[in-house]
Amino acid sequence: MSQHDNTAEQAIASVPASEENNKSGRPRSESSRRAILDATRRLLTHTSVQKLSIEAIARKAGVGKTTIYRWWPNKASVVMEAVFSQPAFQNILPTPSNAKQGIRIQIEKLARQLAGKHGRIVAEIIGEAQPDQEAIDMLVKTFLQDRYDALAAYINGGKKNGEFDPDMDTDTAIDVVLGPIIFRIISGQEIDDEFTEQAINMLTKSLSV
Amino acid sequence: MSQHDNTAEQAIASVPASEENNKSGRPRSESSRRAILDATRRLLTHTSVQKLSIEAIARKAGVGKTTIYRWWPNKASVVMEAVFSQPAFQNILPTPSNAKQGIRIQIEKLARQLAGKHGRIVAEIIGEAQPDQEAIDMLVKTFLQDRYDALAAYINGGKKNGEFDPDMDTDTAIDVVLGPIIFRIISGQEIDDEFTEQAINMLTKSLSV
Amino acid sequence: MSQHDNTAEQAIASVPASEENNKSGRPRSESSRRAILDATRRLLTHTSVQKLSIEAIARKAGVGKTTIYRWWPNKASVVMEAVFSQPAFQNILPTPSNAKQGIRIQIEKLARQLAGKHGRIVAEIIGEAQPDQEAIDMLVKTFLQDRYDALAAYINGGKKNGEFDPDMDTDTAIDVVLGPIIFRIISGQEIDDEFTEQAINMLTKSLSV
Amino acid sequence: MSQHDNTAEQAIASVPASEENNKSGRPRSESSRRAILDATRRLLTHTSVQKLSIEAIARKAGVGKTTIYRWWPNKASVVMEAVFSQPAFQNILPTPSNAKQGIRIQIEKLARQLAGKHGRIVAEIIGEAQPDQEAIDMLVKTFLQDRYDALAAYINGGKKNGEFDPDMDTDTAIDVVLGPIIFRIISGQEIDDEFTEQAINMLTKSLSV
DNA sequence: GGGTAACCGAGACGGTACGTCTAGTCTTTAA
DNA sequence: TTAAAGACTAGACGTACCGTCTCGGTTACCC
Repeated sequence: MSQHDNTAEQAIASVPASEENNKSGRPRSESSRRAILDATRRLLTHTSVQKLSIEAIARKAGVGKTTIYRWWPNKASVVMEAVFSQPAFQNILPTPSNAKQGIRIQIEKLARQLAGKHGRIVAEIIGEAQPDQEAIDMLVKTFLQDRYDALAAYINGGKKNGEFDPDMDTDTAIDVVLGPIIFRIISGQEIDDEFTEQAINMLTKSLSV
Repeated sequence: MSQHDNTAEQAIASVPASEENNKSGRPRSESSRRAILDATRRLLTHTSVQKLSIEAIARKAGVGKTTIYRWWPNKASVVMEAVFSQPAFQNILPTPSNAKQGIRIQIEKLARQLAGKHGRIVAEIIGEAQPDQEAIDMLVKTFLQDRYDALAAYINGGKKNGEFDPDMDTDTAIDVVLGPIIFRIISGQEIDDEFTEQAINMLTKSLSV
Repeated sequence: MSQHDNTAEQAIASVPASEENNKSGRPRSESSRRAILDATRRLLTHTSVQKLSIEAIARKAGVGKTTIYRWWPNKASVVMEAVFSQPAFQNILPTPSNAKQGIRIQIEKLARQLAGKHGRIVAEIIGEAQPDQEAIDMLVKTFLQDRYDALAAYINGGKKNGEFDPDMDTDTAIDVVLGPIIFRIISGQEIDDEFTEQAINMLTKSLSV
Repeated sequence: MSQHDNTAEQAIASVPASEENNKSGRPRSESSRRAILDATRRLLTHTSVQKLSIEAIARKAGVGKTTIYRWWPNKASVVMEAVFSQPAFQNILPTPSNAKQGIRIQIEKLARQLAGKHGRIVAEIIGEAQPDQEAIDMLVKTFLQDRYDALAAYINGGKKNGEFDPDMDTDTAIDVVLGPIIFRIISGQEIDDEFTEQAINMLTKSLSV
């Protein structure tokens, strides 16, 4: 499990940890990096992702704009790293259990992550990424991929052990499971326990033989 | 049923047709209105919703910026009216049939509307609306509501005639049905027939008793 | 004589007074124009032309940067209009007198204008204009041309009435007369009465038959 | 006379050749120094002094910015050393002859040096130095001083042997002689033989008794 | 048919942010 | 110790839009 720690940070950071030595010149400032991400998180409590500006982040972080542009290609990347590297967004990984139970746990976890103000921010990140395929890819990589992988494991497990319909396309099934949760926040509604419970029931039914 | 004609246009236009008389002063220019919507549509074939600017629309339409601001509160409104008032986005309405068949028809219609470049534009409209609850409400009103209504009719019908689980919450069920389609375009994937067919099968299963 | 009033302002202003009517759209703000020139003058008492920035002018004048860029092509133009439209830089014009006396008066006037801090600023304007032929042309038009014209009148007069060498090229003669004064400030020296007096003696001698 | 060789280089370089030994640590890299001056000269054929940046020089020379800042206080110094250390700018020194002839030779030489693109560069150097008295001083030291000295020798000689007016202030006389040539390039005009010839005639006349 | 009122286009206004560039400094490793 | 590399804070550049405003004009209705 340890190999998945800090997944988001590593996926976004442009200088992978494994190569960061054996370079000449002044090394990247860890304190600036942290200041930028902290400032971003703090600003996001007051403004939307769209109204957040690189200039404001730089100002708040006490950092030159160039430093941000040197390490992140655009605003979306900074925001994704700032938001998704938070502990609350670390994904839980598949644990040995029956498939239906696993799906339930994954959905509940995601629903909990997207309830409240985090949901708003994620919705705005998704919105911000729309016009740019690269940004969408990064969104998938830093946020959705782990959920995809975990769900795929459970779905494939269920298809093998007879819990789920073996003719079902796994990728489609994942979209069917994730879609309603994401759509809920995208369409401006709250995610509450009642919705979550009902949706889990329907979705597990949809997967069954 | 005729009361649904031109829903999008009427829902967005700030001066309802029924009140546009009995006013003094020069009346709103219909030709300007059309020029603005046409310019918006044409510009959207080349740029994203986010990069589209009110200034560019005004320039292209040969219209003063004030004229746009007078009739639409923001860019999202203009774009929604321009896009959703197109014939391709007029919704089909429930026709008497069994519930499962109705659901299938609705999903197929939506999938067809969102395949290709229209899907990209709708995804960008959804993204653009995220930071503003009012914009999300307008999005629901001009685009989603008709689909909600149609689906609600079928789902409630199915619950009554024994096709669908009567304990199921209709609103949740609608989100479960629409979610995967919308999520598909939001996450940067294409909507093809295979996905649609598979999803319909899963979703009708999820609704069943 | 009246046709020479406010020469500098008219030469620089991009919208000649004679055409400023019969235009559509909001008219140019006279108060902004004045605020920009005032701010420029005030900032020049503290910083050099080179360190002066358009942003600082805009900030100080309470004006958008665009407003400056709309009416002046570059920093040099703003500075020239701000400096040379001051009353102290209005040129004296040829008055009927003998040629030698006229030359003396012109040189004395210029020396007085360039003594003290005005000399520093003019030197910096000249320096700022060097890399750009257009800027040099504007410098000539807004500052030097009047001096050229006045000197030309006296020199040509002197050539006719026998005071000056008739074989002398007038343009060259003007450069010989103006050069030492300008060079004095360019080379970082002060212009004092002793220098002026000596130079006048030498230069009138150089013009004589 | 040999003590004047390479005057410009010695005057600008902060570590005189005579002391560069008897130091501990890694010695100054002669190849870097040359690379910097070469890069500067090459860049000046394409861009103006003002648009030339330390960064561009460092990049072109394959050198760290720090290396430039360690040895030259500012851009003007680098440019002056790069330009004025070229053979074409080595000054000719007074040779025994009559004073008027000496003045003529000095002016002709200077005029030749400032004709063509060298004149543009020198004008830009002068411009660049304006806002900074230290830079002006350095300009005088590396470029003008030799001309001052040579002219002073001839003028003082002429005052003694009766060719020139003995009451004339030598410093003022030098400014009167140099001013027109420098002013000519500063005001964006070309220096051609006709101008030079006419100016020499006028200026020698101005010096005479 | 003259007034009044709201519309229209044009375009200037004060602002904010963009992404790039450079300044001059600082911090590391290699020579 | 100096060199080289390159990251750092700082801040100006010139451009694009925002949403507002101020013009001169136009088109309806109402008295």
